[in-house]
Amino acid sequence: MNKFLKIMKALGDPSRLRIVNMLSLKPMCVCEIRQIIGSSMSTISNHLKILRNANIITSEKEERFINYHLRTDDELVNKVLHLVKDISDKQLQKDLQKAKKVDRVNIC
Amino acid sequence: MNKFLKIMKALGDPSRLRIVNMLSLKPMCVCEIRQIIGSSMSTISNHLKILRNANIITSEKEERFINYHLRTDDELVNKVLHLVKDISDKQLQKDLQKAKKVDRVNIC
DNA sequence: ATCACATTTCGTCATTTGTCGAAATATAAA
DNA sequence: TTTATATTTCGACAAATGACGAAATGTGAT
Repeated sequence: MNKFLKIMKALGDPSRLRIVNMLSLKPMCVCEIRQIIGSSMSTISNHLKILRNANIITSEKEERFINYHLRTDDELVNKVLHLVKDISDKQLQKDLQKAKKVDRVNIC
Repeated sequence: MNKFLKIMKALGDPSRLRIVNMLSLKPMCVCEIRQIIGSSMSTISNHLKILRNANIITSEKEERFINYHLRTDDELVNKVLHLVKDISDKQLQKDLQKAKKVDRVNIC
Protein backbone atom coordinates (compact mmCIF):
# COMPACT_ATOMS: atom_id res chain seq x y z
CA MET A 1 0.00 0.00 0.00
CA ASN A 2 2.84 2.36 0.84
CA LYS A 3 4.49 1.98 -2.53
CA PHE A 4 1.22 2.83 -4.25
CA LEU A 5 0.60 5.80 -1.97
CA LYS A 6 4.05 7.20 -2.66
CA ILE A 7 3.47 7.03 -6.39
CA MET A 8 0.05 8.69 -6.12
CA LYS A 9 1.39 11.47 -3.89
CA ALA A 10 4.37 12.00 -6.14
CA LEU A 11 2.17 12.42 -9.21
CA GLY A 12 -0.51 14.39 -7.38
CA ASP A 13 1.44 17.64 -7.67
CA PRO A 14 1.31 19.75 -10.84
CA SER A 15 5.03 20.57 -10.90
CA ARG A 16 6.01 16.95 -10.48
CA LEU A 17 3.54 15.79 -13.11
CA ARG A 18 5.03 18.34 -15.51
CA ILE A 19 8.52 17.11 -14.70
CA VAL A 20 7.58 13.48 -15.32
CA ASN A 21 5.89 14.47 -18.55
CA MET A 22 9.06 16.16 -19.76
CA LEU A 23 11.29 13.32 -18.69
CA SER A 24 9.14 11.00 -20.81
CA LEU A 25 10.58 12.93 -23.76
CA LYS A 26 14.24 12.90 -22.73
CA PRO A 27 16.56 12.97 -19.72
CA MET A 28 17.12 16.45 -18.31
CA CYS A 29 19.23 18.17 -15.68
CA VAL A 30 17.95 20.33 -12.83
CA CYS A 31 18.81 23.55 -14.66
CA GLU A 32 16.86 22.62 -17.76
CA ILE A 33 13.84 21.55 -15.74
CA ARG A 34 14.00 24.73 -13.72
CA GLN A 35 14.06 26.79 -16.91
CA ILE A 36 10.68 25.39 -17.94
CA ILE A 37 8.89 24.95 -14.62
CA GLY A 38 10.07 28.31 -13.32
CA SER A 39 10.53 27.43 -9.65
CA SER A 40 13.76 27.79 -7.74
CA MET A 41 16.56 25.30 -8.03
CA SER A 42 15.99 24.01 -4.51
CA THR A 43 12.30 23.50 -5.17
CA ILE A 44 13.02 21.48 -8.32
CA SER A 45 15.61 19.48 -6.43
CA ASN A 46 13.06 18.71 -3.75
CA HIS A 47 10.49 17.54 -6.31
CA LEU A 48 13.10 15.29 -7.91
CA LYS A 49 13.86 13.81 -4.50
CA ILE A 50 10.22 12.90 -4.00
CA LEU A 51 9.97 11.37 -7.48
CA ARG A 52 13.16 9.41 -6.87
CA ASN A 53 11.84 8.21 -3.52
CA ALA A 54 8.72 6.94 -5.28
CA ASN A 55 10.92 4.96 -7.68
CA ILE A 56 9.69 6.97 -10.63
CA ILE A 57 13.00 8.50 -11.67
CA THR A 58 16.69 7.95 -11.23
CA SER A 59 19.80 9.91 -12.19
CA GLU A 60 23.18 9.58 -13.83
CA LYS A 61 26.13 11.88 -14.17
CA GLU A 62 26.97 13.27 -17.58
CA GLU A 63 29.98 15.57 -17.64
CA ARG A 64 29.27 18.25 -15.03
CA PHE A 65 25.50 17.71 -15.01
CA ILE A 66 23.20 15.18 -13.42
CA ASN A 67 20.70 13.75 -15.86
CA TYR A 68 17.38 12.71 -14.44
CA HIS A 69 15.32 10.15 -16.32
CA LEU A 70 12.33 7.89 -15.84
CA ARG A 71 12.86 4.40 -14.46
CA THR A 72 11.62 1.47 -16.50
CA ASP A 73 12.16 -1.40 -14.10
CA ASP A 74 9.00 -1.24 -12.02
CA GLU A 75 5.80 -2.65 -13.45
CA LEU A 76 3.44 -0.51 -11.40
CA VAL A 77 5.38 2.66 -12.17
CA ASN A 78 5.36 1.77 -15.86
CA LYS A 79 1.61 1.35 -15.86
CA VAL A 80 1.09 4.68 -14.14
CA LEU A 81 3.52 6.44 -16.48
CA HIS A 82 1.53 5.02 -19.37
CA LEU A 83 -1.51 6.82 -17.99
CA VAL A 84 0.49 10.04 -17.80
CA LYS A 85 1.31 9.72 -21.49
CA ASP A 86 -2.40 9.62 -22.30
CA ILE A 87 -3.15 12.93 -20.59
CA SER A 88 -4.18 15.54 -23.12
CA ASP A 89 -3.28 18.90 -21.66
CA LYS A 90 -2.16 22.24 -23.04
CA GLN A 91 0.38 22.94 -20.33
CA LEU A 92 1.95 19.53 -20.66
CA GLN A 93 2.16 19.91 -24.43
CA LYS A 94 3.73 23.34 -24.13
CA ASP A 95 6.27 21.92 -21.72
CA LEU A 96 7.21 19.25 -24.25
CA GLN A 97 7.74 21.85 -26.95
CA LYS A 98 9.97 23.87 -24.66
CA ALA A 99 11.79 20.77 -23.47
CA LYS A 100 12.67 19.87 -27.06
CA LYS A 101 14.34 23.22 -27.60
CA VAL A 102 15.96 23.73 -24.21
CA ASP A 103 19.74 23.52 -24.26
CA ARG A 104 21.77 23.41 -21.08
CA VAL A 105 24.76 25.16 -22.55
CA ASN A 106 22.68 28.32 -22.91
CA ILE A 107 21.22 28.42 -19.43
CA CYS A 108 23.55 26.63 -17.00
CA MET B 1 -4.06 17.62 -16.11
CA ASN B 2 -6.44 18.65 -13.36
CA LYS B 3 -8.57 15.53 -13.67
CA PHE B 4 -5.47 13.38 -13.39
CA LEU B 5 -4.17 15.37 -10.40
CA LYS B 6 -7.48 15.03 -8.58
CA ILE B 7 -7.41 11.27 -9.01
CA MET B 8 -3.81 11.01 -7.82
CA LYS B 9 -4.48 13.22 -4.80
CA ALA B 10 -7.64 11.33 -3.96
CA LEU B 11 -5.83 7.98 -3.99
CA GLY B 12 -2.70 9.31 -2.32
CA ASP B 13 -4.26 9.08 1.14
CA PRO B 14 -4.29 5.79 3.07
CA SER B 15 -7.85 6.17 4.36
CA ARG B 16 -9.22 6.92 0.93
CA LEU B 17 -7.29 4.08 -0.65
CA ARG B 18 -8.76 1.74 1.96
CA ILE B 19 -12.24 3.06 1.24
CA VAL B 20 -11.86 2.56 -2.50
CA ASN B 21 -10.50 -0.92 -1.89
CA MET B 22 -13.58 -1.82 0.15
CA LEU B 23 -15.99 -0.30 -2.33
CA SER B 24 -14.47 -2.54 -5.00
CA LEU B 25 -16.03 -5.37 -3.02
CA LYS B 26 -19.49 -3.89 -2.53
CA PRO B 27 -21.35 -0.62 -2.01
CA MET B 28 -21.27 0.64 1.57
CA CYS B 29 -22.75 3.41 3.67
CA VAL B 30 -20.83 5.92 5.77
CA CYS B 31 -21.54 4.04 8.99
CA GLU B 32 -20.16 0.78 7.67
CA ILE B 33 -17.04 2.45 6.30
CA ARG B 34 -16.54 4.25 9.57
CA GLN B 35 -16.78 0.98 11.47
CA ILE B 36 -13.78 -0.39 9.58
CA ILE B 37 -11.61 2.70 9.07
CA GLY B 38 -12.18 3.92 12.61
CA SER B 39 -12.22 7.67 11.97
CA SER B 40 -15.09 9.97 12.85
CA MET B 41 -18.21 10.20 10.73
CA SER B 42 -17.33 13.69 9.52
CA THR B 43 -13.85 12.59 8.51
CA ILE B 44 -15.23 9.70 6.48
CA SER B 45 -17.76 12.02 4.91
CA ASN B 46 -15.00 14.39 3.91
CA HIS B 47 -12.98 11.59 2.33
CA LEU B 48 -16.03 10.50 0.36
CA LYS B 49 -16.50 14.05 -0.85
CA ILE B 50 -12.96 14.13 -2.20
CA LEU B 51 -13.40 10.76 -3.91
CA ARG B 52 -16.70 11.90 -5.41
CA ASN B 53 -15.11 15.11 -6.61
CA ALA B 54 -12.45 13.05 -8.36
CA ASN B 55 -15.16 11.07 -10.15
CA ILE B 56 -14.10 7.88 -8.45
CA ILE B 57 -17.30 7.18 -6.54
CA THR B 58 -20.94 8.13 -6.57
CA SER B 59 -23.89 7.45 -4.27
CA GLU B 60 -27.46 6.30 -4.23
CA LYS B 61 -30.11 6.24 -1.55
CA GLU B 62 -31.25 2.88 -0.25
CA GLU B 63 -33.91 3.09 2.41
CA ARG B 64 -32.52 5.39 5.09
CA PHE B 65 -28.89 4.93 4.07
CA ILE B 66 -26.72 6.36 1.33
CA ASN B 67 -24.79 3.70 -0.50
CA TYR B 68 -21.45 4.73 -1.92
CA HIS B 69 -20.03 2.76 -4.81
CA LEU B 70 -17.29 3.00 -7.43
CA ARG B 71 -18.05 4.66 -10.73
CA THR B 72 -17.50 2.66 -13.90
CA ASP B 73 -18.08 5.29 -16.56
CA ASP B 74 -14.67 6.93 -16.71
CA GLU B 75 -11.91 5.20 -18.60
CA LEU B 76 -9.03 6.80 -16.71
CA VAL B 77 -10.65 6.08 -13.35
CA ASN B 78 -11.25 2.48 -14.40
CA LYS B 79 -7.61 2.02 -15.32
CA VAL B 80 -6.44 3.45 -12.01
CA LEU B 81 -8.91 1.33 -10.06
CA HIS B 82 -7.51 -1.68 -11.87
CA LEU B 83 -4.13 -0.83 -10.42
CA VAL B 84 -5.65 -0.59 -6.96
CA LYS B 85 -7.00 -4.11 -7.32
CA ASP B 86 -3.49 -5.38 -7.95
CA ILE B 87 -2.10 -4.00 -4.71
CA SER B 88 -1.08 -6.81 -2.39
CA ASP B 89 -1.36 -5.46 1.14
CA LYS B 90 -2.24 -6.91 4.54
CA GLN B 91 -4.27 -3.93 5.70
CA LEU B 92 -6.30 -3.84 2.50
CA GLN B 93 -6.97 -7.56 2.73
CA LYS B 94 -8.04 -7.28 6.36
CA ASP B 95 -10.38 -4.49 5.39
CA LEU B 96 -11.99 -6.69 2.75
CA GLN B 97 -12.55 -9.47 5.28
CA LYS B 98 -14.18 -7.05 7.67
CA ALA B 99 -16.20 -5.44 4.91
CA LYS B 100 -17.66 -8.82 3.96
CA LYS B 101 -18.96 -9.33 7.48
CA VAL B 102 -20.02 -5.81 8.36
CA ASP B 103 -23.77 -5.35 8.66
CA ARG B 104 -25.36 -1.95 8.95
CA VAL B 105 -28.27 -3.13 11.03
CA ASN B 106 -25.90 -3.94 13.87
CA ILE B 107 -23.97 -0.69 13.92
CA CYS B 108 -26.15 2.13 12.58
C1' DA C 1 -46.16 17.22 11.89
C1' DT C 2 -42.97 15.26 14.70
C1' DC C 3 -39.36 12.04 15.68
C1' DA C 4 -35.31 9.35 14.97
C1' DC C 5 -31.25 8.93 12.86
C1' DA C 6 -27.88 8.93 8.70
C1' DT C 7 -25.13 12.22 6.69
C1' DT C 8 -23.04 16.75 5.76
C1' DT C 9 -21.27 21.17 6.96
C1' DC C 10 -18.80 24.26 9.99
C1' DG C 11 -15.13 25.98 12.90
C1' DT C 12 -10.91 24.74 14.83
C1' DC C 13 -6.58 22.64 15.39
C1' DA C 14 -2.10 20.12 14.49
C1' DT C 15 0.54 18.32 10.77
C1' DT C 16 2.21 18.15 6.24
C1' DT C 17 3.57 20.22 2.06
C1' DG C 18 5.46 23.40 -1.41
C1' DT C 19 8.19 27.23 -1.72
C1' DC C 20 12.18 30.24 -1.14
C1' DG C 21 17.07 32.06 -0.35
C1' DA C 22 21.30 31.09 1.77
C1' DA C 23 24.68 27.98 2.96
C1' DA C 24 26.84 23.54 2.23
C1' DT C 25 28.48 19.93 -0.84
C1' DA C 26 30.45 17.89 -4.79
C1' DT C 27 32.98 17.76 -8.89
C1' DA C 28 35.07 19.16 -13.32
C1' DA C 29 38.25 22.46 -15.14
C1' DA C 30 42.16 25.70 -14.83
C1' DT D 1 45.01 23.05 -5.32
C1' DT D 2 42.13 26.53 -6.29
C1' DT D 3 38.13 28.08 -8.90
C1' DA D 4 33.75 27.78 -11.05
C1' DT D 5 29.46 25.89 -11.17
C1' DA D 6 25.69 22.19 -10.68
C1' DT D 7 23.10 20.31 -7.14
C1' DT D 8 21.51 19.39 -2.43
C1' DT D 9 20.51 20.51 2.26
C1' DC D 10 18.88 23.65 5.80
C1' DG D 11 15.80 26.79 8.18
C1' DA D 12 11.82 29.48 7.74
C1' DC D 13 7.32 30.47 6.27
C1' DA D 14 2.54 30.42 4.22
C1' DA D 15 -0.91 27.46 2.46
C1' DA D 16 -3.15 23.09 2.14
C1' DT D 17 -4.69 18.94 4.36
C1' DG D 18 -6.68 15.55 7.57
C1' DA D 19 -8.67 15.16 11.87
C1' DC D 20 -12.29 16.12 15.40
C1' DG D 21 -16.85 17.42 17.83
C1' DA D 22 -20.84 20.12 17.52
C1' DA D 23 -24.38 21.91 14.95
C1' DA D 24 -27.18 21.75 10.81
C1' DT D 25 -29.56 19.23 7.20
C1' DG D 26 -32.32 15.91 5.11
C1' DT D 27 -35.40 12.03 5.06
C1' DG D 28 -38.04 7.80 6.21
C1' DA D 29 -41.10 6.20 9.88
C1' DT D 30 -44.55 7.02 13.51
